[in-house]
Amino acid sequence: MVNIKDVAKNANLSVATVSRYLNKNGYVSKKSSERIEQAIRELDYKPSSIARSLSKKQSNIIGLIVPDIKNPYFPELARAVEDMAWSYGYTVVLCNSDEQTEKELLYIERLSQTYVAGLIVTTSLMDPSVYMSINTPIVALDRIIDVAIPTVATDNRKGAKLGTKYLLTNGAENLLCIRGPQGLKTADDRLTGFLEATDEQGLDPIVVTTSFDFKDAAKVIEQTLMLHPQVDGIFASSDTLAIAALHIAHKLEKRVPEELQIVGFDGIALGEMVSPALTTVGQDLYKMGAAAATMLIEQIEGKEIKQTVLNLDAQLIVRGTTRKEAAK
Amino acid sequence: MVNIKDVAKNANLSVATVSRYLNKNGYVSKKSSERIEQAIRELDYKPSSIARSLSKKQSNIIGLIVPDIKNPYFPELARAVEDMAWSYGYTVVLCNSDEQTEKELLYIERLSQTYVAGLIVTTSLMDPSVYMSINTPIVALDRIIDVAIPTVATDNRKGAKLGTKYLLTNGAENLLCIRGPQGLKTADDRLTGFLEATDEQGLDPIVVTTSFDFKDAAKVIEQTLMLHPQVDGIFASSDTLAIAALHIAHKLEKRVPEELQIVGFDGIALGEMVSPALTTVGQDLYKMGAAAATMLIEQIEGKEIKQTVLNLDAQLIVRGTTRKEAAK
DNA sequence: TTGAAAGCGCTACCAG
DNA sequence: CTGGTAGCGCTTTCAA
Repeated sequence: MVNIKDVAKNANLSVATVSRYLNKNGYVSKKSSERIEQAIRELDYKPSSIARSLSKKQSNIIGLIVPDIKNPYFPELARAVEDMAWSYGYTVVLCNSDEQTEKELLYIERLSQTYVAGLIVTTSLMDPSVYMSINTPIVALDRIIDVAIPTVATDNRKGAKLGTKYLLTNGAENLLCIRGPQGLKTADDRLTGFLEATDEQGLDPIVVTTSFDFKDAAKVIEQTLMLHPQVDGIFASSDTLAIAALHIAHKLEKRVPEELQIVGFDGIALGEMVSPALTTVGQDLYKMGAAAATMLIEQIEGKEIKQTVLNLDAQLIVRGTTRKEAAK
Repeated sequence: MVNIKDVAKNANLSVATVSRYLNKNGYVSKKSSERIEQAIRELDYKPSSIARSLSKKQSNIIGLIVPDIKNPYFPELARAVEDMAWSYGYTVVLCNSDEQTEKELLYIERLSQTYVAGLIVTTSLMDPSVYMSINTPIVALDRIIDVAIPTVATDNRKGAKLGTKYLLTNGAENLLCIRGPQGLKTADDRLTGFLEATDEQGLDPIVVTTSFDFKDAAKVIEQTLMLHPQVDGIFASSDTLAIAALHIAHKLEKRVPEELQIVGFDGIALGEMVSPALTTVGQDLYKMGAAAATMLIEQIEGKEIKQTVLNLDAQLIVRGTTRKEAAK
């Protein structure tokens, strides 16, 4: 492997000058620059980012911690993060935490042995102090960890209220809310939004809790729907959950949206693929991921951080699991 | 950050001895070991993997190159790779190539600046020589690059034949094959398998080509189905494509599986979520990813490689988009 | 069984 | 504007 020394020799300059050229800091004469460029081309020199990291005590690796990349929500985020990172010359390390605090902790520990430049975390089950205490730039994506930590998230309460109201406007009367795991902030907030909307109408909806696992969810939903056949509107705390509901509706031969309307939350691509396509409260996932990456990189590079919290509004995406807004 | 020198000082030993202890090579007396352990605990010392990489010219980073992590096929692979890597102490860098040779090349170049320990690649659009020439352990996953490169893949021809035959056995007579992009080995092989099955029956099926993009595929399928309403069996080159077909079937109000049967290929989780659930030729994605990672790590660590090519058989997974095997 | 010291490739300070 | 050189933290001879 050719190194900076070889380049220096070839260009008849010192290592220091070449380094200065490479980092575009300090003075290098036009002539020297040309000689260096020439040498680099000739030798096909590639700087070692490891060596650079060691001496700068700073790498260009970003850790992305997600609960499970198989959950269709996260690849969309991951893709955006990766795109952004790539364009800034960073590289992203993928970490699956399985929502386990312990595994996440281990990851953080391992990553910090590598001088990770920063962390993007889509989790909040953990004590905020852990994140605050690690001495690495960090941004929370999707889930808020602490007000002190830069965050990109969606206003879940507001979005849920929006979706629920739409269901109500469309004539649904017996609502069911399928909520995600207890204690998960996003799920809690979405429930709050749902309840706000139903409360306003003086309704008394059913609420069931489930994990995000498709099969678990399907089971819970099936039981609930059997028990409460009058349900004609479902607000699900995620698109996956909504799709599970749709699946069960088919199984129970309930017509969607005629007999049962469903609204999801997230806006994953999958929602367009099912039949009928899913009406949902959609977030701009790509935008979120990209924003988080940008925010992190700005932090890493010590730039003025314009905005430390980005709270996005979700939009209603009307597709096929709700009736056309009828009597209004 | 506490370093090896601090530990050595604290343990009243030399840096060399501590290093030997850390790497479990060379002699270290029982007593010294204990002192070192003690010091490590006391100081909460974490070795710097960057420094280690620099001096060993070897990192613990594995690059995983996929076309697009948003394609639901890849997260399942990625998850397995990551799990395996994690358990061996490696870290995986996620790279999206978008099926673009150029981007892939850039990635490989960038990764090689980091002493990546190895590469797992799910692509084959590129000239094999590129992979052979980079001086890094590599394994091809899902798509075969070259016989000389260790590979984990599925027997696509055989699987496709299996799926098509099943369609035929179940009474489908007018077959349509939705094949993936031309020139993509996996797609080509699956077409071959499909044709073998139809040829045996002296059939003359329709074949259409599409990209893996859902919307593109849906459009192509819709046109085809309008043009050839007699089609009563579809073999799709991937589950995503099959789901697109299912979507269009609903749109055109064709009953599945009564009027139209569909068989996919891949076995992604998504297949179970749609309604009716997708009958498919399934691969054990997790196993594939895990095997690829293991194979790579064995290569990296210079272990005897038991097996350099793993060719798995796909299994028929009968679900709801085909009729129950009737007259047989 | 241990330690001194020479790198690994690059950055950054200081002197010229 | 340029070069010498001391690290960055760790591994690995080579001697002792």
